[in-house]
Amino acid sequence: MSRREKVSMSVIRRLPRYYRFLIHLKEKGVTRISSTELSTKLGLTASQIRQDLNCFGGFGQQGYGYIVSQLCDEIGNILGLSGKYPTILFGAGNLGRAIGTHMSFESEGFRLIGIFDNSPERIGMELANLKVRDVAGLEEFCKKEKPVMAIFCVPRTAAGELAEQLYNLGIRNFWNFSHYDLSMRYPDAIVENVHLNDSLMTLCYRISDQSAK
Amino acid sequence: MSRREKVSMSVIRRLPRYYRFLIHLKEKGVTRISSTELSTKLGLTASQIRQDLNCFGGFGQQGYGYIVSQLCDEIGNILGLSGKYPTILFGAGNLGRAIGTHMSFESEGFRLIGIFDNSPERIGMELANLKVRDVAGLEEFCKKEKPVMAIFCVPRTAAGELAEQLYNLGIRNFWNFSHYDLSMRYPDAIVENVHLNDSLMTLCYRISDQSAK
DNA sequence: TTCGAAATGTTAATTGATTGACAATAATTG
DNA sequence: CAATTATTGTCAATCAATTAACATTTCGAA
Repeated sequence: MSRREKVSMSVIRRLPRYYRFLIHLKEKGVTRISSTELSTKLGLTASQIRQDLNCFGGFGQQGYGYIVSQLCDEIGNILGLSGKYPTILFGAGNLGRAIGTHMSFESEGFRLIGIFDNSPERIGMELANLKVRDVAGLEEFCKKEKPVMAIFCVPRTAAGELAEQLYNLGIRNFWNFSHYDLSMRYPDAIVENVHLNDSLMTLCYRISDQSAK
Repeated sequence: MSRREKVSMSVIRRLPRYYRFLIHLKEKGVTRISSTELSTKLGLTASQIRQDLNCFGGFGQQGYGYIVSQLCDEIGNILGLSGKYPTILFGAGNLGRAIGTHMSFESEGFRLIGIFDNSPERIGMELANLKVRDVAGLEEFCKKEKPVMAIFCVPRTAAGELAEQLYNLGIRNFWNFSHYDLSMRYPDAIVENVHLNDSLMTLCYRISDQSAK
């Protein structure tokens, strides 16, 4: 593995899609696939797929194609899905509950070990096989359990203070659903933003733009 | 307005960010801002911001900058946020409930007019000031209320059939949280995907990659 | 009212991403 | 076992996006 120098974000963002599709193929019992076939199924060019995969190594066989199960495993490895990063979730409101219960963290490289909130009526609540904890006990918890990733499902107003506290406790990885701008404040942090509002506005633009024609 | 020929997705995806930040400035009482100042606050280059804005028109004044409230309104208009597209949501599970209650559709160009599910224990449930309806009544509802956008918070297995039904009922705009690939099947549809699993895997890659160094 | 500073809009240069082309190679067929 | 076909890996060419440069305009101060 690892001819990788610096793989571009564009490539990385396509990997999960390849992975998902390969899992799907494996389940269907397909054992072999070519870049051309992949390209038609995924709506990409064969060239792009080969180029993408070759950022990480030559997984195919010339004249033959790719072996589904092998390629699938390779991509899973590249994505690091077997590492179980201990993770804590903040905010047990609607969004936090959805994320906590809806996501299969275990199969995507993470392990949810704690959920925190500061509202009395949520603390103690059962969620994703965990009891929602009081943020007051955060420091103690972190020193003991050593989480490395934090999920932000809190309002923007709460995010700033929380981010600082977590940063000071050594956490550098964030899955951020709030509109608080973590990457500006902590340049050495790894931040993946999910801005649902932005996504919706983008859609709104495209609909408006389409109907303007 | 509208020197726009074909604005690239890269630009469009930055617009909501500009918009949010301008709202924020407006609330703070800032009346005027330069591209340079915007660029440092948002972590972009001033050049890019000017280039982006000039896809839509010259909103600034040379030697002076941009008037916050005016620019904010302009971008809101470009995004089409004042249009209230009637929207229906599918799936009243954890994710559907979160999206239904958490999002402020009204300020982002949409109006949620119906929520559908097919599970008896969810039908009738109150959610976002609406009663969850049985999917069985979908056709009738659509003929009467004429929704133009559908939100997919259903499992992949349910998405295919539903998509076909909605497409036949004339719906062409989708906010898709499922892993069903709408854009492959319906090339004339406008689809905005939110793939939370992919987002999480991407983050996993970056964490693994970082710690490999 | 004139001058200098500041900042835009726009064109050019650069960098990055995608696509195309093809030689090299492996599997398969006759 | 040789010939044919399929398909990769990779290099080159194209296309797209970002950054840099600068002429032009406006504001504000002297």
